[in-house]
Amino acid sequence: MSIDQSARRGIPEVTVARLPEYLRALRGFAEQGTTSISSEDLAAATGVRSAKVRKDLSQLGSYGVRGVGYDVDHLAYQISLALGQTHDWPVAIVGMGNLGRALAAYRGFATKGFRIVALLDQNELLHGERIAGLVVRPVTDLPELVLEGLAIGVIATPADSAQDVSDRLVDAGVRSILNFAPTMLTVPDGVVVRKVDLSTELQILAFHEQRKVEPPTHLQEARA
Amino acid sequence: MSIDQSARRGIPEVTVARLPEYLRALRGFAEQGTTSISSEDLAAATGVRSAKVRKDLSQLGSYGVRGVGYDVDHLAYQISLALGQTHDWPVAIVGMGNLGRALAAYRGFATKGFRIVALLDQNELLHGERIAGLVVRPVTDLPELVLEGLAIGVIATPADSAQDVSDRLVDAGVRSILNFAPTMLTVPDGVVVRKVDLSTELQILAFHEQRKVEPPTHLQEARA
DNA sequence: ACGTCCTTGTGAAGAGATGCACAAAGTCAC
DNA sequence: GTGACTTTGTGCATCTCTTCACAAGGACGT
Ligand SMILES: NC(=O)c1ccc[n+]([C@@H]2O[C@H](COP(=O)([O-])OP(=O)(O)OC[C@H]3O[C@@H](n4cnc5c(N)ncnc54)[C@H](O)[C@@H]3O)[C@@H](O)[C@H]2O)c1
Ligand SMILES: NC(=O)c1ccc[n+]([C@@H]2O[C@H](COP(=O)([O-])OP(=O)(O)OC[C@H]3O[C@@H](n4cnc5c(N)ncnc54)[C@H](O)[C@@H]3O)[C@@H](O)[C@H]2O)c1
Repeated sequence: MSIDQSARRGIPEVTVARLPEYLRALRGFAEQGTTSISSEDLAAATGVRSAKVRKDLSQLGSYGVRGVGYDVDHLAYQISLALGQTHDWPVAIVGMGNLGRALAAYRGFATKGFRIVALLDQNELLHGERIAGLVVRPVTDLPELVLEGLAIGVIATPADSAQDVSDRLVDAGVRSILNFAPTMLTVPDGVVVRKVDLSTELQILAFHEQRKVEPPTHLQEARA
Repeated sequence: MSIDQSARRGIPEVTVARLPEYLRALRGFAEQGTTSISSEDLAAATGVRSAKVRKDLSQLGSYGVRGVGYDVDHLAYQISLALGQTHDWPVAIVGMGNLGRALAAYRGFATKGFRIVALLDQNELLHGERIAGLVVRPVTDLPELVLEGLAIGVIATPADSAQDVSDRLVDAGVRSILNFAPTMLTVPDGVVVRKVDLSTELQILAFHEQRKVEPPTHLQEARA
C-alpha cells in the first residue's frame, strides 16, 4: 500500500525468473527466421499461459503491437536489457572438484552473457593446473579479481566450506552468489544468494513419485 | 475458503519444496546431539519464518508438543516418510558428458535416499566404460531398467537431444524426470518434470546485480 | 493441585501471483 | 476511409502463499 508504486521499477521476482525462458525461446524463433510472434506462440514455446506471458512482458513496457504481436528481435533485446545482459558479467567459480570442473568446461554460459574469468581452489596442489583454458588460482586472489570487475561468484565446494567461501566472496566485494553446496548461507543485506540443490530436486520428485504409487484411497485430489 | 482441508493428503507444492531443507537441518541437529527443537530454532537454521515452519509442519500432522517443541528424530522420520524416503529410489542418468560424470561421481545422493543404478549414453564409444563403479549402457536398456524398478530419470544430454531422451524415458515408464538441459520438455499427464537451469540462475543474479549498479536515483525512465 | 510459562497449531488478514475476459489499438483488404 | 479482424494490455476476480497474533495445550515447579 503505502510503500507505493515504485513498483514501477520493481519487476516481480517470478516474472524475472521467467524472462530467461522467454529470451531463450525468442532466440530460437529468431534463428529459424521468425520475425514476429504472438503471446500465444511464446506461451506454447515456454509452457506458460498466454495471459501470463503478456502480463510478464508488460512489466518491461509496451513492446507489442495489438493485432500483430511482438517483434522477435526487439523483444529479445528488451528482455536482455532488463536482465542486464548489456555486457558480459565476469564470473568466478570456487571449488574445482567434480562439479566445478563440469561448470568450468561448460560452453553454454558464454552465449548467455557470462564469462568465466577465474577458477579458484584452496587446494595448493591444483594451483597452476589448467582447466578449460584457465589456470586454477588461490582463493586469496578474490579481492584482486573484484577490482578487475568480478561480480558473480559460484560456490562448488563441499558444504563444510561453503559459508567460509561465501564470507570471503562477500568480504572481497562480491554481491551475487550462486551456491551449489547443500547448505544455507548467511550473508549481509544487499548480497543476493541463489541456491541450486540437486538432492532437493530429486527429493521433490520422489515425493510425487511416492504419491503416485500409493493409491489415493482418500478423496481423489490427485495433485495438479 | 471452503475448499476442503483434506490437506491431509494435499501438501502445497511450496511446502514440499521446503521439507528437504527442514530435513537437512534436522539431521544436523541430530548429529550434534540435540533431541528437541522449537520452530524458532528450525526457522533460524533454514532461513524461513517460524510461523511458516509451523504451518508447513502442521501439513504433515501434529508432531509437536506445545510448550516444548518437536522431537528431532521423530520429526525427521515423519518428514522422510512424507517425502517417500522409506526406501532408496533407483535413478538413471542419461548423458555421460561433463555434467553427467560429475553427477555420477557425486556421493551425496546416497544419503538422501537415492541410488544411481544406471548410466546411459547414446555414444557407443562410451558403452562399457566404467564411471564411478558403473558401466555405461545404451539408452535402449531403459525398458529393462524400469522393470527392475527404475523410477527417476536424469537428463544430462545437450538440449537438442533432451526431448528425444525424455520421450524414451516416458515410453519406458519413467514418470519423474530431472532435466538439466536448457529446454522445455513436453510430457504426458502424470509425468513430473523438474528443471535445473544454471544459466537461468546466473541470469537472475545478473538482473539483481544490474539493478544495484544502476542507482535508483533518477525517478523516471530508463526504459519506457 | 494449581499457577506460570512456553511453544504449538491455526483462524483470519494480508500479499502476491494467476487466469479471465474484454475494451483498446493496431493491421490489412478493398 | 471504412470495416472486419487480430492480438495486446489490463482491471478484476480468484487462488495461493505468507504473516500475524493468540487461544489451546502441555510441562514443570512448588
Ligand atoms: N558433483 C555433483 O554432481 C554434485 C551434485 C550435487 C551437489 N553437489 C555439491 O557441490 C559441491 C561440490 O561437489 P563436488 O562433487 O565437486 O565436490 P569435490 O569434493 O569433488 O570438490 C570440492 C572442491 O572444493 C575444494 N575446496 C574445499 N574447500 C575449499 C575452500 N574452503 N575454498 C576453496 N576450495 C575449496 C576442494 O579442494 C575440491 O577441489 C558440494 O557441496 C556438493 O554437495 C555436487
Ligand atoms: N556442464 C555443465 O556444467 C552444464 C551447466 C549447465 C547446463 N548444462 C547442460 O547439461 C547438459 C549436458 O552438458 P554437458 O556439458 O555434460 O554436455 P556434454 O556435451 O559434455 O555431454 C553430453 C553427453 O550426452 C550424450 N548424448 C547426446 N545425445 C544423446 C542421446 N540422444 N541419448 C543419450 N545420450 C546422448 C553425449 O554422447 C555426451 O556424452 C547440456 O544440456 C548442458 O546445456 C551443463
